[in-house]
Amino acid sequence: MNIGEAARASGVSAKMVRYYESIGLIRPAARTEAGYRVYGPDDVNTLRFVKRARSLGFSMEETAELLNLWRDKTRASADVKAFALKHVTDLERRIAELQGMAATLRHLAQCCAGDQRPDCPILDDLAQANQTPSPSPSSRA
Amino acid sequence: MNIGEAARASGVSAKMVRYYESIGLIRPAARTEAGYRVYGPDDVNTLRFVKRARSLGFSMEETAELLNLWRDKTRASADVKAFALKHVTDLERRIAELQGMAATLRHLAQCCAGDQRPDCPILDDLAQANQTPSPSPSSRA
DNA sequence: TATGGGGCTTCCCATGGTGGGAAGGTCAAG
DNA sequence: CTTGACCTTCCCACCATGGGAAGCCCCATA
Repeated sequence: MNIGEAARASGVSAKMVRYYESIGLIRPAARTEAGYRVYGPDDVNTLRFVKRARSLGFSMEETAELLNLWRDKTRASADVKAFALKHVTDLERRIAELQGMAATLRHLAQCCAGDQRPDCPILDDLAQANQTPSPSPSSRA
Repeated sequence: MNIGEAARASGVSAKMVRYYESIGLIRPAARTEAGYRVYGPDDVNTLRFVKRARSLGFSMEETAELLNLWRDKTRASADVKAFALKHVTDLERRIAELQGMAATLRHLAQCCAGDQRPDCPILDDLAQANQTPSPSPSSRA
């Protein structure tokens, strides 16, 4: 199987397949005499694994760790579970962060008349620190 | 005010202040004869504005847009509000994405015994496609 | 057998933001 | 005048991903 076919079969772009190989995430593919990379069904599976892990928000580094766990047939499922739950915690932190932003913005938007007048509490908040009423054009400096 | 002071006063690193200038997000600072950048209180305000916008998840491009709105004393608050709410929608999309990941992982983790045995539905899911039991070392190819 | 088109190879560049650091000029205090 | 802190520019790195160029390879069809 050529890299293109493997890419189509796995949903990972050929570009990324090469990249994953270059950073050592996946093992170097075998080559034809002409230098073409050759893939087998197991390689495609690995790529799919990577793709799925990425789509669940794992970083490259974490994905590598998951690959190690996957390949280590003697791992304890507890290790995998802990790893997954650590990531969930991570995701929750990021979610909370975004939710904080959204809440703030929603609040500000609610305070904004949203009409033709220029006065806007949203901008006022962004400028928070004593944004002078309209004095000088010195911010043009 | 030197760049270092402006950085401390605004909470934006000197490095980023120069970067913001270089990409045209903020206007080039005045210079001393020796070439040192000079900032005034209004510039610090602008930097704070940028910092706040960034902390609310606006991209550089969006932040530039907000700066334009801010500087345009004739803008309609409706425009600002719409802009903010568009961003909220964006944040909500990202939140939903992360929540989907977290939900999937929580579900998988729940299905995982989490003991000393190697069997793990989490890895099984990542490998989903007929991950062969233990047949060939061909993925080593 | 020649040719064309599509696939492969490597290599470089860009993104978005941020930080690190080197090499050299400047300024203020002692 | 020296020293140390600060400034300047410039390059490099990260994390993933995509774009594209230059050149080689393979296959099918004429």
